[in-house]
Amino acid sequence: MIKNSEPTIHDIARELKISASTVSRALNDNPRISLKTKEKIKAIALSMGYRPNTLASNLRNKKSNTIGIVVPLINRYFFSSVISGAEDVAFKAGYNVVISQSNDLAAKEISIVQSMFSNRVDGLIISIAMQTNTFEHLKIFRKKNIPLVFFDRAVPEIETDKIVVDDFAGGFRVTQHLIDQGYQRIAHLAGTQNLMTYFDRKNGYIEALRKNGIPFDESLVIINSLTSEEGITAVQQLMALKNPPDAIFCGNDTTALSAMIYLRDKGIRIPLDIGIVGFSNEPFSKVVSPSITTIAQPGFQMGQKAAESIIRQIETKERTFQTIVLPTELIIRESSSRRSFQ
Amino acid sequence: MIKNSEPTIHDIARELKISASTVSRALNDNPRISLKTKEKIKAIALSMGYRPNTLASNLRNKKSNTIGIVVPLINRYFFSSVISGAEDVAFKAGYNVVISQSNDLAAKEISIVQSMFSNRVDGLIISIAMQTNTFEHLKIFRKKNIPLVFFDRAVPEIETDKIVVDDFAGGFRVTQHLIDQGYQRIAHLAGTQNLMTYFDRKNGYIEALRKNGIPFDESLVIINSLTSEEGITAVQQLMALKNPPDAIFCGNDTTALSAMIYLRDKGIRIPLDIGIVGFSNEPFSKVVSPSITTIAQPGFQMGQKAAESIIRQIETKERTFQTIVLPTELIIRESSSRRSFQ
DNA sequence: ATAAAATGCGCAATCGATTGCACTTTTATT
DNA sequence: AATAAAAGTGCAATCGATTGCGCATTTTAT
Repeated sequence: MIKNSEPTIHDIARELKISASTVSRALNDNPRISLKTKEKIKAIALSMGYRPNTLASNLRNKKSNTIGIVVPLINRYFFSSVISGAEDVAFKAGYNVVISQSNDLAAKEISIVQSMFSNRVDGLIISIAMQTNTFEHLKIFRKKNIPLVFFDRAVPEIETDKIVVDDFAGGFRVTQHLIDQGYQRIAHLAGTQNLMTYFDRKNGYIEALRKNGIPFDESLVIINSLTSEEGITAVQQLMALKNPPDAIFCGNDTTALSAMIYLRDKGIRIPLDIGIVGFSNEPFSKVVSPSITTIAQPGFQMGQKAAESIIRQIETKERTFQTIVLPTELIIRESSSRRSFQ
Repeated sequence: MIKNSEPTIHDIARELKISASTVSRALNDNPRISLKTKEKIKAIALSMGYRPNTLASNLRNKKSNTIGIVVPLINRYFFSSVISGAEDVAFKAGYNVVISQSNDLAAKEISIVQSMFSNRVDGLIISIAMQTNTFEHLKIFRKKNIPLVFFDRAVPEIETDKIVVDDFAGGFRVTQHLIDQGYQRIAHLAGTQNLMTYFDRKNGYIEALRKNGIPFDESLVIINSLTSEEGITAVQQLMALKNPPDAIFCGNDTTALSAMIYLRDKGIRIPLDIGIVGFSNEPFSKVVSPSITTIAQPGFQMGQKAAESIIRQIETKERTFQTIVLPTELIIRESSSRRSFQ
């Protein structure tokens, strides 16, 4: 920060031979200050290039007007959509938004969250990192009654507002769709099971198998970090089985894409030999060939709901919480449309 | 922010019957405080759940240890890569990073930049919005000697560190490549010409035509916002020409993709009938069919350089500036490889 | 003309952390 | 033992904005 002196309200006060409190009140449109005085003050402030020091006012007010958003990865389309939705609502309500990314690392998340606390954010909107399995750094928000909202990846043991997607129904519908397409051995690439999102998707998958009288086979479920690389490793493992799957329900579009590329390079036809379904509807899923069947999550809307919830917590003292479950949409494309080929 | 009382250094001081200044010094490992006193203080702080109020210390120190990053759009892979690179360097150097997006709107950018100023960021890293054509909100940073670094989209009239990509060379190489592939009427979808990035790419394109003795035809250059929708509109316009192009150099991969989809749906063969080249190497460009020839920009590295520059400005009083030009890489894929087909 | 109400403004304290300088205690040197 | 130096700590001011309460002046009502 600049070490030269920045004009303060005291400089304005001195110029007009009035008190600093009058300057402050005028700049904040306090009705107790006359219009004449106010306009003189604002004119001097403008000509001096005065800029309020938000640090000072925030310290005095014990309120920063700032909402923190922590996402696992900024470059994931879903998370950037949530950010845009949240930011839209927050900005319109007069809040600043500061965004940080945890890179899906627990330690980074802890550091970020503590920094946001120290900077006295008015509230925190967070989707936890994949590696996070202890929550003291978040429990402190609840303990000190600081507004906290989880989105997508929530923490069951912390009671607060949660905006989630119906992952169970998503997993169920994907699996049902694959069954309807005549696939008989459906594998599932699941993310880490300490995240409810991946746990619920898997449970939906298992329930759909059960409902259709298909026995659940443990070897058809692979749990990993859902990166491109691990997607390939998982597919290799599945195809090496004595009885390989004829469909794969991937936990995200990234692994669906890399699975598809790998299989296509092996001469396996999609969707004839193997059906592929992803999750999250990344923009590329519509345009690759074959286009990927996926579950669309309403990212922007989720962000909006999260911002509305956090603002409600901030502006009211209400401490009744709700979990908002947003519906998912199954988007059927080429990668799983085997019956359309026959 | 919580209205219940949060422990302060005064609470710790009172508990140990010492002064608050000793508490502050102990918590900051000041050598003037004995180890015995320090450990007693830290133990009480821990048991009280004391958290420093960064607002207060930042106000006192006139230093926030925070770097602001403003990008046009978070969900653009290039920008999120830059953020990751910058954040990596900044985090390791002990700086907090706050990120905001302008949504490519001038007014939003002004509001964000002013808010960052009021929050007394130690420095600002920014890529300006497409609509930005006046720069008073940024000139104030130079005027007050607050560290400022432009990346990708720089402002020529503001003298400071700039980390840019060699857009001229990028445009030139794309065009040369298309010429080498035997394309003879090359169109260019250019972004707004008040951004140097798009201006330079167009100039590179024009220079390559000139070098190869191909006359420049104004009707083959379309200037728009480079959205998917405007990409389609532009391609419609080009194909309606009396003498339509046989190649299109698009200002980004997004318009390249939408142009390609549109043309494919019209039965036009890529790259046989028309070659397509994008810019920015979005992740999808490798996997779509046909894969898109594009220019790769080193986003992560750019972010790292930007962070190194801003930190140098912050930590030294040095005010000699440089423009770092990072090379681009032409990545030849299917969409422009006509000779490979013959 | 007088009293009451409204308007406009200033003083001083607050917010929570940091730090210069002075003072006291402890340790080292003569 | 006396003196000087080093170590350890506290007081008070600072940072810049906000605001409760009191006071003075102006306006309105009687």
